[in-house]
Amino acid sequence: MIVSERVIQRLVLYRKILQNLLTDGVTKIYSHALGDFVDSTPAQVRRDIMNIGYKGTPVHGYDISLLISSISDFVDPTQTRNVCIIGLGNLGKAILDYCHARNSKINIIDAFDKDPSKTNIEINGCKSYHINELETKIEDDRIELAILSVPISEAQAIAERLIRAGIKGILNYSPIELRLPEYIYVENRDMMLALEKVAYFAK
Amino acid sequence: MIVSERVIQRLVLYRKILQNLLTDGVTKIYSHALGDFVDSTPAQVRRDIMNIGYKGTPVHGYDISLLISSISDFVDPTQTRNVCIIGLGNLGKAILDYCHARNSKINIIDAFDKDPSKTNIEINGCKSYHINELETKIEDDRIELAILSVPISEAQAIAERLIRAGIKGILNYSPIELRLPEYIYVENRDMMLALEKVAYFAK
DNA sequence: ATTTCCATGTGAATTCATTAACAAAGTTAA
DNA sequence: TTAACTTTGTTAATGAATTCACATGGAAAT
Ligand SMILES: NC(=O)c1ccc[n+]([C@@H]2O[C@H](COP(=O)([O-])OP(=O)(O)OC[C@H]3O[C@@H](n4cnc5c(N)ncnc54)[C@H](O)[C@@H]3O)[C@@H](O)[C@H]2O)c1
Ligand SMILES: NC(=O)c1ccc[n+]([C@@H]2O[C@H](COP(=O)([O-])OP(=O)(O)OC[C@H]3O[C@@H](n4cnc5c(N)ncnc54)[C@H](O)[C@@H]3O)[C@@H](O)[C@H]2O)c1
Repeated sequence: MIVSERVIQRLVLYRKILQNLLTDGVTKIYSHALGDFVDSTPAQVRRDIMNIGYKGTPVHGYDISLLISSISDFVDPTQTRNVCIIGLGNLGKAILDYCHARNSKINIIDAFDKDPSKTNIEINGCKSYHINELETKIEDDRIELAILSVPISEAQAIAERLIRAGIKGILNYSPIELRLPEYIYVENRDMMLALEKVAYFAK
Repeated sequence: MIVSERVIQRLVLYRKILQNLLTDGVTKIYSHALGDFVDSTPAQVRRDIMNIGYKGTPVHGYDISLLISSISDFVDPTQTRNVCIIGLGNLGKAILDYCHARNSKINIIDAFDKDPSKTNIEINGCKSYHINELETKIEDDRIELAILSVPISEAQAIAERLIRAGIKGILNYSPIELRLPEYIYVENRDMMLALEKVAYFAK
């Protein structure tokens, strides 16, 4: 089954909510309750879940831990994927703090910075190296994805190095549109754009 | 003219790109060139621009600075909107560093933290206060929007205080689904979900 | 037992978003 | 001047996403 970007986004969101519910001891959920969490409809939830092949039971709804497994089977890579982060400023550190062990298939294992005071340290199981070592570490550690949180002025050049080193996808926090071959998957995150959207829609 | 969330997101993205082009000295652009920047089509760009009423000229395309003005007239609030940020950890600091003066209509003017070592300082024109002062400052400074970057455990309670204090929209970075009245506009940003999406689509 | 609930799965209908297509009009070149 | 380009604005056509609506079947209640 092939699904759209939208559906994937919702599925990973459902999973996060379901994981939280499970740790709170909730074991079953109905489509309308899950819909409420994400301001969506029961029909939307049921259709999304239909995509991944999992089936709930009428009256009892969905078994949360089975549903989490089904979503994971569907959205997670079969082998683990290694990730690196470039730029250990405030943003990079916040990301590293946050990301340890949220998803066992996606591991941020290496960090890079040009500032020697930020290299050769370990944060949450992620080791930091000088940016000079970028290419060799990416190859040695079989890194496929990168998070970019360097200053704008550096972003394009670093992104090109990443691609040449074999990176397949980039989560980009530098507020610049990277010019890269279109077979590279790039997801841009710009806080200011998000805030502008909130400002437009709030009230 | 009433437009969808999608269109607003693209418009603010166009504006950001156009602003960058303008500072690089570019003054005109065609729909296909703008489309290339965002991996979209000329038809999509033209339709989006149609929504806001601006008209380009055949052969010459769009005048960048006029187009920026038109987008701004359309998406920006008429009066400036004041924003506060709660939680001055790594993430909060990164956001403040980044956000100064990107949009003159949206000003992050107050920050709050419970840690006294982070209060009564000024970062980029934004003053920080103890969280105890939240309600009074929001009222005095006419703050309407909030950015939430506190630990998960605190997020729901703080969000409720924000609503009671009159906040209309929240940009939420705590990885929790806030339970708030539906007339409050909430935009959630979760890095891990974004990374999961990249992992799914990259190659 | 039988009836009454409810919630699911899914095909059909609908709504919404994107793309195609083309007339209109400015520009350039001959 | 006229013809050939080029790019816009916009309507119509297509395509995608969401919602509706209902048959199905398990559980609880009578
Ligand atoms: N998208 C968003 O929502 C968002 C939010 C905040 C910040 N940002 C952006 O993220 C980037 C980082 O923000 P920050 O607050 O962490 O900045 P920062 O200045 O604190 O950190 C940048 C880090 O990158 C390192 N660096 C610089 N050049 C480098 C290079 N060539 N190779 C390797 N490392 C290099 C620096 O040593 C520093 O540690 C900035 O571009 C900022 O604008 C984006
Ligand atoms: N969504 C994302 O992409 C993303 C990325 C990184 C971090 N995060 C999340 O953002 C939050 C903050 O991350 P961080 O790295 O800055 O953490 P941090 O621990 O460095 O900072 C949290 C700050 O909040 C303050 N705080 C705690 N309780 C408070 C309260 N009741 N009132 C006011 N201030 C209070 C603390 O003093 C601290 O300064 C965390 O929940 C983290 O999980 C989200």
